[in-house]
Amino acid sequence: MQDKYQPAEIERAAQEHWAKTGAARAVEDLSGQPARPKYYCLSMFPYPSGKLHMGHVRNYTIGDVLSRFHAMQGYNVLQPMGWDAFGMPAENAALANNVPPAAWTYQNIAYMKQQLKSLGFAIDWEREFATCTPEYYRWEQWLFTRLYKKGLVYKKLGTVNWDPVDHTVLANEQVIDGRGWRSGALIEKREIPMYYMKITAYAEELLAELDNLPGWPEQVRLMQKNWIGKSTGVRFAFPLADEFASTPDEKLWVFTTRADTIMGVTFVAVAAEHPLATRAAANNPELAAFIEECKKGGVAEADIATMEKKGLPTGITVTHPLTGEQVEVWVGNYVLMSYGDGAVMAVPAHDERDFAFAKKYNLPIKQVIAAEGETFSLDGWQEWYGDKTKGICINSGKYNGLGYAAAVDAIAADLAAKGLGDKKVQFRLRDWGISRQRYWGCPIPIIHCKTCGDVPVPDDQLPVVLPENVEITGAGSPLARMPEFYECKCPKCGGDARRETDTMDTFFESSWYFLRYACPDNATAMVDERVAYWCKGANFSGVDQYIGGIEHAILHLLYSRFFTKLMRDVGLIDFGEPFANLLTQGMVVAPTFYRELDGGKKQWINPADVDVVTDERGRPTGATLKADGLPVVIGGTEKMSKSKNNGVDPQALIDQYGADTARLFIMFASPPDQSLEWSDAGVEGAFRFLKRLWKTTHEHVAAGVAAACTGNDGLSTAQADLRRKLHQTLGKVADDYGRRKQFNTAIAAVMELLNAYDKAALTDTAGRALAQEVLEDVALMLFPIVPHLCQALYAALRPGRDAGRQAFPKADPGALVQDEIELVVQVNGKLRGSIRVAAGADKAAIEAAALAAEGAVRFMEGKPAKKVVVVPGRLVNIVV
RNA sequence: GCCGAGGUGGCGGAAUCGGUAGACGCAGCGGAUUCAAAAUCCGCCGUAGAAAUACGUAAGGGUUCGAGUCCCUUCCUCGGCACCA
Repeated sequence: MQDKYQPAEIERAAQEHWAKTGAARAVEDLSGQPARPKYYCLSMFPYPSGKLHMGHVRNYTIGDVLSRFHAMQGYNVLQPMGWDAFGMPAENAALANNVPPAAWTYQNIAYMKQQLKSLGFAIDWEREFATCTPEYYRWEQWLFTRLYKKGLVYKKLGTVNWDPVDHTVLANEQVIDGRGWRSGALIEKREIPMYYMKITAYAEELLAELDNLPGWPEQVRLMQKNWIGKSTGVRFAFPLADEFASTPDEKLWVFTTRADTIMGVTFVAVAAEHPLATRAAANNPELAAFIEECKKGGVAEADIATMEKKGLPTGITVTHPLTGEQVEVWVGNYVLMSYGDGAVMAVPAHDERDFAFAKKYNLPIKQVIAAEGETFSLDGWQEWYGDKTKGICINSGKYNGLGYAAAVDAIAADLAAKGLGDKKVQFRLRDWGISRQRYWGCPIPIIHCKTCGDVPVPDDQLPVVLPENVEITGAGSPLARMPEFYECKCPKCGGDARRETDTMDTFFESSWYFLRYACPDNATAMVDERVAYWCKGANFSGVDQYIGGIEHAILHLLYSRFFTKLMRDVGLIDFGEPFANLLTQGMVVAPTFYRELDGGKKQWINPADVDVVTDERGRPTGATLKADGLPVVIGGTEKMSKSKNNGVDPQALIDQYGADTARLFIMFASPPDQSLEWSDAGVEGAFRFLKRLWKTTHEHVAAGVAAACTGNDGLSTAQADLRRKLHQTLGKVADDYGRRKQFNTAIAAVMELLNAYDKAALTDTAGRALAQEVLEDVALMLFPIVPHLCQALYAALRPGRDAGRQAFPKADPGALVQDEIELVVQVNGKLRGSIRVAAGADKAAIEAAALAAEGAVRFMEGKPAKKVVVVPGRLVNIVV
């Protein structure tokens, strides 16, 4: 054993050893009676953006700790890795550097794979794949055609961001303050035909199954529940007066969850794209101009929801279905056409948004709900106006006096009797638009024929291969300019036809990759029996442990759940939930810096290239670019991303200190589910700890290894205390790894143990045996976090043994017993002293001891105890 | 705007079921070692105070013998909002 800790050398040796012994290779046991339980541990695969960032290191270290810990617990572990390889950044790189997206992607994969390997993760690399290869995406094309035939994929108009200068569709991210990121042009909404996945057909199941996912954080289940947004309400119609109707029975449909307030409707608002708005605008130039204005700007809901609410009357009126009164129809920029019927009833007295709108345009406000002890006023909005749980109907004719539920029932019944509406369950969840007018994605396997319509590509013509040598111009899709791609024959009639040139949303690839890891080499089927081996548990299905960023709490995780159900219903698998246990790691965030270029575009600067000036309290006051010393603008603190250029490359850290220090440091910095503001302060401390552990072990080994202690016989009191500490730590660390999945406290516990070890006298024979036991167990306990170092330490302590193949040490109950315990004594809840009592002392004895304690006597000032609270094993509180 | 999460020393964080607030580490300060430095080791380290003690977990209020933890209100930060992944 070397006397100095040399990470580069031991990490190389350990990685060679693991490669040679196939330590991370996962092999299915398909015997039907597996000897070991399986543990499929999956971290979200990375987009190959160029380099790893700290978020990746954090994510994959968590996965590796859990994988290695479970292997030591006797599980057959699968930890795979691959590449979410389709996506926009490859096209952006092509534009910026003139590299083809495919070449750029494969280069990035090669570099990042080498980075992952240098971190020593126990990944089974034989299962690696990139989603941009035809071997992978052919199966999603194959599935797509089946879903198309089942009617679960359909075509309709969807709204996109249109850049009128570049003549291209932009992602929401590429629309900045309403302008195109490259052209600077004002963005418009445009409707184009797109394919949609009918996720709403599964809304009920996606919602209900959330209750059967105890291994998911409550937070994520709640977010998905709210996203799906099941609401029970009433969908009803306002008939149009004859003078406005284009057909005899034309009606304006709306949905509301507050049918009890229907008598308070004072106007109706429709989306700018609503047919009524279009018709009214035909001979109303002012309205036409307003509708044009509504089309300006992007489609992102966050922008629309924060916009100033504006509206204009259409001049059309509709008939209130219950009162028969005429109600004005307005166009509102906050009403979304893609949402329900694209129209809403407005009850300004009992809806905050309607209230603000009515105030602004002087529209009538009619109170129809009253609550006991509350008074209504037109001057300001009060929370109780919109509270469903209190209040009864007033000014509502026959419904007066009814509460929420009774009023809704009565009103729905009356509307139904008139044929003008009924109760309806509605979901907030919308169908998933998957068409992208982009190049670097999976081609949608559809052929458009003038005679046969849309025809799915037959199996024997799959995959539809994405051509890799194309010219990216930033204007429109390159595929639409490639006749050699889109010119084809109709599979049905054999006539000339045109291939679809849109590609799929890249969420498609990530919605099923976890299944493909079980059988990446299968060239004849999407999945096979190995999927059942890795994904079927006794009481649950799916990946045993999934780990990834909280930013995926809704979209990726919901789409994956949806896909699993689709694949089940196509008969590919026999389970419906993809992930049994989910760990959502908090974002690694870092400050952003930028300079504004001509035309308002921002040039994002990496934090590593910036010097920050702070005031005496540590708050940043300014920043300059290292290269030229001139100021840069300080942006917000955001998740590390390529687009904001605030990712911190871990490579410098690995090069300087080694992979183990990087792993230890990121695990020690904070618990996994908490967001982490990046700072490398403290890396030195992690490195110092590893050096100290090496030195301590080296000193022990240099004096000659001993047989490890197996019981308390022959130990001094102080040595027995150390041994108790060791076995308490074993229990704590196993609990932290297994149940709590909180690694910073496990590390802190081992640090404490090592501090106690340093203070103990261990030179006698019993002490040497205890030292051996402590050091062996420390090496095994820390193996999941710093495997290279522990591999070397354990080999020195137990020559010829392989740390990774050892069972995780179990706490010895015999080491934990204690004769006396310390209890805290409080007077009126304030800490006033402590007592030592026998471990088995009864309540009366504890009370007596506490009342006699010096601090208690002093602070009771002779007053009698009114009450004595004894918390076993913790404290005594004397109330006077 | 809506949905979700968070806010504890100079900093990262601990306190797992309502029971000793600040474990563990970083930074800092003092000392040992050294010709000197690095490295290493020992000690101190929430605020005020000489001390006793008082105060202290974003702010304000409440429940409780006891609140960082539970409830209400407010402020701030982060994640998501359907074409970033």
